[in-house]
Amino acid sequence: MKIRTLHPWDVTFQEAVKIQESLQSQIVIRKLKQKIKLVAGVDVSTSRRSHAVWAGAVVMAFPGLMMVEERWIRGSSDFPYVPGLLSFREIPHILNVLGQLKNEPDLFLCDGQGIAHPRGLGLASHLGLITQKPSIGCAKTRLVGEYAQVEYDRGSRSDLLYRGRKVGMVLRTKKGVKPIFISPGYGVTAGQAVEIVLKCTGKYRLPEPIRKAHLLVNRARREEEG
DNA sequence: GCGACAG
DNA sequence: ATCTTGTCGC
Repeated sequence: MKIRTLHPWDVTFQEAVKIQESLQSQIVIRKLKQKIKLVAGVDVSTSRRSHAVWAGAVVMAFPGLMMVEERWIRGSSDFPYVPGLLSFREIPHILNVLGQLKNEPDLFLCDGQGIAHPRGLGLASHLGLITQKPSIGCAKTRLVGEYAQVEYDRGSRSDLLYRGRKVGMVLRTKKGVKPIFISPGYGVTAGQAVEIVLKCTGKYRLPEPIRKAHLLVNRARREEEG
């Protein structure tokens, strides 16, 4: 797939914020244009003892969820974790692993936010903009926004509101288990995002492609650093 | 100044 | 995120 170079990654925090502000207007939230046949879950694992990072991508058929391909790579990260600037830490490595894929995904499921972000450009939105692919943010905890408590049953949801705008949904993917924060990243609506995430979950809290990517990078890290 | 804060 | 054993609830 084509990966666009929109800006440098080796930037200061202030420059990163400026980049996000300038890119935000390019985020398009609309109904999917294409049928989704391949979904990719991406995740990054970091080391506590060094700057090493492991990025992974798991491609699965949709909606059947048969495994199609999985790849991982090791890299080195200089940018620290800063709330609101996660993409500057993780996306460079995610792009490297995406470059290894033989199968081009139709949509990305990301561990983090989409437009539910202080400047409307969470990791999922940023990745979708760069790849020009639909993307969905699936975060385990809140970054911004307010919401009403979510009911107990699977499928229950509550709007995530931020500055008077609906930026996502808080979704219960498994009964009695903590809900996750779904926000459209790029090229998909919140309703479709929820629909897709529910089709990718069942037995576990997180969407299967993300969960598989998480296991993949943790396995890789454990094998490499003991 | 204080509290909040994806991974 | 990472570190880290047992334990409580569906």
